[in-house]
Amino acid sequence: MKKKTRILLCEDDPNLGMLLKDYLIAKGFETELAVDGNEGLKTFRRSSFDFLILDVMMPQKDGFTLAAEIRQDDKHTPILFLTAKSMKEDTLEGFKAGGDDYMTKPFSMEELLARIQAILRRSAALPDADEVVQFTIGAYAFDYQKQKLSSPGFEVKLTTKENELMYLLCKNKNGIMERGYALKAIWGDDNYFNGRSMDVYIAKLRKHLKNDPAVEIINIHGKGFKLLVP
Amino acid sequence: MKKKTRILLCEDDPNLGMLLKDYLIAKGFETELAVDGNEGLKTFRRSSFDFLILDVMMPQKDGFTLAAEIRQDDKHTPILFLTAKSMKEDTLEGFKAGGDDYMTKPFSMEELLARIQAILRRSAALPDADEVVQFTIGAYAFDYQKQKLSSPGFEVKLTTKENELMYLLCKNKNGIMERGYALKAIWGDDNYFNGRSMDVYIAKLRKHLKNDPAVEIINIHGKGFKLLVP
DNA sequence: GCTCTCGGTTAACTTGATTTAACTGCGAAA
DNA sequence: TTTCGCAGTTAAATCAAGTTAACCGAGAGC
Repeated sequence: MKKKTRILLCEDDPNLGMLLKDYLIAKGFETELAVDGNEGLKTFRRSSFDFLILDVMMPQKDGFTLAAEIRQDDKHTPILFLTAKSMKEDTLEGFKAGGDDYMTKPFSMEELLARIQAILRRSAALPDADEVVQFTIGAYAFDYQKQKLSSPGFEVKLTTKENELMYLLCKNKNGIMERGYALKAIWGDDNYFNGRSMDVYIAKLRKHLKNDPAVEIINIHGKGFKLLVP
Repeated sequence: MKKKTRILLCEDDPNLGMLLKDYLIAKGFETELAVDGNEGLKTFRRSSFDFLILDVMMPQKDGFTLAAEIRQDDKHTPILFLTAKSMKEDTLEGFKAGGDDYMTKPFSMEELLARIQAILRRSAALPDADEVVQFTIGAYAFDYQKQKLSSPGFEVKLTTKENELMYLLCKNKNGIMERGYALKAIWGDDNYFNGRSMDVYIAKLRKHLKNDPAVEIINIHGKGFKLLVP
């Protein structure tokens, strides 16, 4: 049985807090509710979470301050801020850094759920930019963090999209990397144009990989791609 | 113990003024209240502050004029304007440059607090000029306080902008330093020209860093830059 | 005051990454 | 074997980043 995703919800309004908590639990998340920033920090340190939802306006300690403190220990757990709509767009922009996102009140619970799932999907499918991940693919070495693909006497710098696509292929090497999954993970949305775009990148990777004839990316019609490696 | 953040509040309505002052003090800020623009300027010159809150509509001297005068001596202390909601959006836009922001009355004190925190956090992205901060980057040593970058048999003095940019890159080494974040932290505003300016500085840093081929600044299209270090 | 230098910005232009679009061909199912 | 949707290719369009040089203003030194 799969482990449930743990969410820390930090919201001072008890009505909204309980409402959201119950909703998230009903949707299959393990959810803990903290009523202010200080309690939030304690709860965060006491346990471990996969996702944080922080209200920006809270007594004692606001959401931004809390986030900054949390980020000292933990660089990666995605944070979603809940803000009043009165806040200016660009004041908030700064807080979208590093996988964080924000949502202006009021919002529907469905919106919230959709946002959580989108963020989780992306952060689960692709490693963080500073994570060291390496693969050996036939005569090639692939370094995700450095965005480089090399074989004896050869090296290319991969673009972001090439890099992410290469990663997904490697993760599923000799197995199927599904089209829809990759499109959602990399482009965020599975549609005609993104599909065409992905094909363009598959072509680029094939070109990069043509040094070693034993390595190839084959298509599984209607399913996705398979990176064949010896 | 950490020094308290000092706020200068300039507001002619005595009721609102005292209310805000008490609230800010309760939230742990050292706060001084000035009742008009002239007094505000005097107070500003007499002491030193980390944050300014200026009412736009004041007798004697309005907030914008005051801000302009203050900006002659001081380029960086963030300013938050309090404005009547009747004011045109686009009149205000002009005053958002350089880390400044505005808030339309009426607002809740929680909102005000959240906004202050948000702005302070952004302006806190860079250490103080006298703080000792050092990084080792491959064969290089970078000293933020001395504004120097050195490698065996080599040393350059960095300009302020180079120095700040280098700091942000180092702080996120092997991870993404986001464009928008850096632009707001260093230039105070994310716009086309500042973006171009930043690119110029990235180029300068790349030149400085070309001694050690293992160190490089790569671009993450649409996101920012990554300082790759072994 | 005048001029020089320096840090920084602006502007125009080049290069690169990504998307869009149109067109081609293959493969699976009827 | 025809048909249709998926995949592959290519080129153009778009937008982001990189380069270079001119420009500008402030402070240093005359």
